[in-house]
Amino acid sequence: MAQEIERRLATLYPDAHCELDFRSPFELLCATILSAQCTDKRVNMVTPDLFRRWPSAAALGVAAPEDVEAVIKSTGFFRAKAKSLIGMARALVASHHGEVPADMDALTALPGVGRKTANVLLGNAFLRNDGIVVDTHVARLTSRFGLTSETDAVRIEQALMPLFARDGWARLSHLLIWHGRRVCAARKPRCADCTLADICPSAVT
DNA sequence: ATCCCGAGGG
DNA sequence: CCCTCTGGAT
Repeated sequence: MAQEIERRLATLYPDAHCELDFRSPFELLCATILSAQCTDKRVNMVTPDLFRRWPSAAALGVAAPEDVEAVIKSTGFFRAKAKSLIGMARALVASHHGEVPADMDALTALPGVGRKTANVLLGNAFLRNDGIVVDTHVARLTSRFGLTSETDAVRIEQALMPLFARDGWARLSHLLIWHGRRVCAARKPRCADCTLADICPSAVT
């Protein structure tokens, strides 16, 4: 079942990819922190300004919080995100010579960085295959399919990993996210247009 | 009104 | 387990 889902979505979205703009692991880390409860398009509208003013962890770590808040304001949660960005940058300088570590434990140890953000970094900036990105879209889609019954994102990921091929979890994540956004929407799921409707227990037509 | 590619804190 | 943080889109 799971592999059939992946096969069909891979056909439907042959060019699924990370929609955050970034030129380095540091930029993707910042952009991913900003992406919480916010669309990627809006994140991409503020990151050029953010990275022009503070192009490195060393620069961002000594930024004035109010200045960072002003730049990222439209992404929502701007106070908490500015605090996370600056704290994260300081931790990079203090513990990793200002570089972003390509390591799950080191990433999640950074303030403001959880498992979801770490998986995005590892899969998209470092081309590693540590886990599946579980966001609200993935949780909703897999729940509707009956693949997962958990609510905790980490447990959903653990339930999903054995169901899919071990390689290409980053690509799988994007397939699930794209379909979750475009078709298996939270509010108005477009089951009539869904390539998975015939094998989905929650499909409504 | 409800949701958006979350994480930290109580 | 709950709550909070926040603006924008639909």
